[in-house]
Amino acid sequence: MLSERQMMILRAVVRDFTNTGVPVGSKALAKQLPIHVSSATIRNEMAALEEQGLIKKTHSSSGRIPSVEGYRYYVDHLVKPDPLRPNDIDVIQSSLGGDFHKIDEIISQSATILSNLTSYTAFTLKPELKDSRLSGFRLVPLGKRQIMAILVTDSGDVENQTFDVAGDVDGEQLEAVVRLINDQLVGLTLPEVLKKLQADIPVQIANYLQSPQGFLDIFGDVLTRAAQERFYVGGRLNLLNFSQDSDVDSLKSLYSLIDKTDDIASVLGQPSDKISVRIGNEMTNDALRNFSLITATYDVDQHGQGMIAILGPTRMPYSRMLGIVGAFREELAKKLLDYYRFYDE
Amino acid sequence: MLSERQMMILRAVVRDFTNTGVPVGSKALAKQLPIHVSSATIRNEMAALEEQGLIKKTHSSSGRIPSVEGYRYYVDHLVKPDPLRPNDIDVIQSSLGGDFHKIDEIISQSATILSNLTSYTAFTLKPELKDSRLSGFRLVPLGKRQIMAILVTDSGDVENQTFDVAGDVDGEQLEAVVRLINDQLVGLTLPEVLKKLQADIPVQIANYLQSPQGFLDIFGDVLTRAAQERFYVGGRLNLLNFSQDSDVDSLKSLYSLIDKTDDIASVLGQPSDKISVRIGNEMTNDALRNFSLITATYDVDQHGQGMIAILGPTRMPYSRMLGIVGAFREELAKKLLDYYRFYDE
DNA sequence: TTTAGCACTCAAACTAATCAAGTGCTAAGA
DNA sequence: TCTTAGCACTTGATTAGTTTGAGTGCTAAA
Repeated sequence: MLSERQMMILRAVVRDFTNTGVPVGSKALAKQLPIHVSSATIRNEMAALEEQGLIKKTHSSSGRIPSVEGYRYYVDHLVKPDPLRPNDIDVIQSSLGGDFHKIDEIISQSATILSNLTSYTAFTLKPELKDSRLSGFRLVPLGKRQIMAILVTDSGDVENQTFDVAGDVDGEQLEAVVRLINDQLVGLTLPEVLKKLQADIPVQIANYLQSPQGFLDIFGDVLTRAAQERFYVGGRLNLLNFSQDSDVDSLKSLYSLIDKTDDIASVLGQPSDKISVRIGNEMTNDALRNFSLITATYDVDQHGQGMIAILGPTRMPYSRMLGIVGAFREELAKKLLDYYRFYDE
Repeated sequence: MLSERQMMILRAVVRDFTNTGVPVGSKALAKQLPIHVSSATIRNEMAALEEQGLIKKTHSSSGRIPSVEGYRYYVDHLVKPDPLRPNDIDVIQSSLGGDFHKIDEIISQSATILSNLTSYTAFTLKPELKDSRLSGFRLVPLGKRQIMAILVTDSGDVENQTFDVAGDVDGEQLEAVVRLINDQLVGLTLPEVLKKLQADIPVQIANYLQSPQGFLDIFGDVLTRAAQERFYVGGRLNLLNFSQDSDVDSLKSLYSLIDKTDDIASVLGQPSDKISVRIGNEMTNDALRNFSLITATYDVDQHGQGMIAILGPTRMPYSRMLGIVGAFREELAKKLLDYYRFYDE
């Protein structure tokens, strides 16, 4: 249990340290705090806070920095999101204001905006229905030996892949295969499709194609890509900013983490309606030891739920970041509603 | 004009320095060289080499390192490409041995292989006919309001883009537009298409579509993407290895360079049949001051000419790198010939 | 032309000294 | 009981001074 004064001090320590990056001492606090107490008093309080594991020293006679638990307490009980700066509002308005022809452009642009506003790395995920279903499949002959496979889901995702085939393309065979897929698989959820693809479909396809394996590979490939959540990343290079001392190896593992869709998904975790902050080693991944992750969902009514996230150093100004994330999620939802309204009605 | 002995010394200096990274002194050379002379003699020769600007000191009493001119002389007159190590051959065989369904997979895989072999950053460009022509265009309706535009060139490049349209999709209008494009534009080179697109096409399209601008934007977009050379990059992260001292800013500008297709293209420069080495500030781009670039073309007979490249620190073991690039360009050409043979005949 | 010898230079590694910021603790005061 | 002035102490950072070792240029003799 913390006293009012202890909370005040903890808040000041976190704010000071996130702003300056320098351990904060009792004297500086005494000068800065709204109440009038001596540095000795503050020292006593700080000793108490340290006792509880909320702050710690970097060496025996240094000032204090927040521990992970201290940040946690701060984020849970003390922080108040900053309102957006006028400048931030301008940036959002002007970057999101234009016309877009695709959902993905809006989402990808959002990642860039978020990374610009924060100067950290940002992730965005477009709104997804919980289980999207296969709504269409096409095979489009392109040239002598080239075919494009296109797969569409009812949430509007499109995946496609071009491949070369040996031997002549037989239009009727293609037709038959497409009809088969559309008859048997459209309307199922993607995992269901995948299951069927391993069971009865190959047998049936064998009626139309001499060598169905190649085709099944392609189809499976496009299918798994469609089933995967697709994150956009903005401000990759910003990770370099806090790499100062940290070695090249950890940077490398960080980047490979970021570039693997599966890994990001597991790090970002399950969506929750609140804005969530995960701090340092609260994330199991070792490469993220010195980072914090702020995630938030956004709702686009019946069009599903999406996600935005910011990855920055543990030592980030949480109040400002929470303000940005909170405001942006709403701006984005609004923009998307407009978009859907325009194209759906 | 260099004497035999001076060449021998220059070669040894470059080899030593590229291997160890430490300035090389007269004593070490005296021990290492095949001829038997004292370190004092070597010192005299080195003074002569320095006189000619081929080597230089890092400070007044240090050993010597090659200057850009020294590397240049070495690469032009002294280096002999190393033969591949058995291990390298294995890597190439196993990574390039499998079956591929697309040219692009082979090319992109090649960038990865090259970066693995060298532990530098590698670029690959697929074989291109000098001026490829538009060979087909499709508009595929996907859902209620979604359309995919597909563009095919006679060199087998495929570009596509999905976009949303307001209002109902009218099948007949689409048909008409596609027919128009195919009638008027197929067979032209891409720059010609682009020119026509700005001149008479819009007028004609206005007959079929109420608001042609949206469509023209999309088509132009896909077109320019198809016209662009598309590089694959392997081993991006390897750039971090030589960043030790170099600051974050220059790293950032390096990465933004690498991620812009246009910029890479301009850096890689015009293809030449020989293997070309550009060293440090021989490239105008300032971010590349401490790097060298090895580029080579490969020919796939009537299927055109492609390019591979390696970007690493100026201080790279040129003999080994030249060996790898030389061998790999041939392996790749062979593999592609096989591929075309399989799908074309 | 080569080479032994020598004085000289400079970065790097190590040592010692000083500084500044901060702490804990004690004892006196409110 | 809480607050605070005072003081001894700790520690990382900075600075200056030393030492070491690799290397150089130059001279003079072979």
